[in-house]
Amino acid sequence: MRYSHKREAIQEIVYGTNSHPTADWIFQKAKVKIPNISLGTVYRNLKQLDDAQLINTIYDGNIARYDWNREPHDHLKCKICGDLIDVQLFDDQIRNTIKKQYKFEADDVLMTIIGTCHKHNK
Amino acid sequence: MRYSHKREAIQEIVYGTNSHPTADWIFQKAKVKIPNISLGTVYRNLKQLDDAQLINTIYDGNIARYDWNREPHDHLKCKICGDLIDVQLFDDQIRNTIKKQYKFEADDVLMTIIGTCHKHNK
DNA sequence: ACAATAATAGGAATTATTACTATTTATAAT
DNA sequence: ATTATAAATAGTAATAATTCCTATTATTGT
Repeated sequence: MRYSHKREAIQEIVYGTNSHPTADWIFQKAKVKIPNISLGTVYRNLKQLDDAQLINTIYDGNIARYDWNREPHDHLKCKICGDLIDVQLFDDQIRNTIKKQYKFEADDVLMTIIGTCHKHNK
Repeated sequence: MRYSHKREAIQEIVYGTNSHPTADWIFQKAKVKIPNISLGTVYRNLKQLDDAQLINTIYDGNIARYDWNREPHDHLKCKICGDLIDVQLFDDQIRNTIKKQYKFEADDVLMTIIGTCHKHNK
């Protein structure tokens, strides 16, 4: 993967937030620094960064979000404000137990808890 | 929700398969019985059935799939053939513990294990 | 049977994403 | 430093999944 100024900028944007941004959010941020960047470039580079294991892609309903956090972790999704919150629900040992429980070569455990976050307490 | 012949047919199709079908798959099946049904009708009714808790919507990457199984359960997703397999990874007690672990009013736990199913053994 | 209104077909619109192509850019070899 | 190469890009078209819109049709309470 050859160096590219734009890919570096895209990576910095993803690494600079905990908000699990969408491609379009990243595109808007990138345009501030690089006005002529195109959305296709954002998508292409996000895919390359994911392939290179430099970021993670998570699917939130039917929209892709991107996460700098490559440690195994889970998400709390607030059904009111849509926020995704990182949590570590299981330690690695429990994750491995899950992986061995079925006749299935497991690579990854994806878990999302749907509910209401503390910002919306009565 | 007023009775409709088409909604009933759509519900029967979802209830008649374990394949977690997509809206388009359901549309193709429905057309055999009701040639003039439209895709919009399929989407609208799937949404109504979901709202009425008669079916579940699950997101597989960025495509919606529909499931008659409303019991809490998890999915194994094969990265080779794309199959989704129902499994019960945790009993309700453990699910409830998970829900209470964070300052978060949890409604539902969604878990998908990504990997390779038994059909692809060397 | 009739009125009220939910449901529908058919197509247009929207949203997220990928594909295409001529041009630009990084970089390795000269 | 110059040049050749192939990767990266902008801009736009295309695609896929889904939602929206409107005139018509069907269900149901009276």
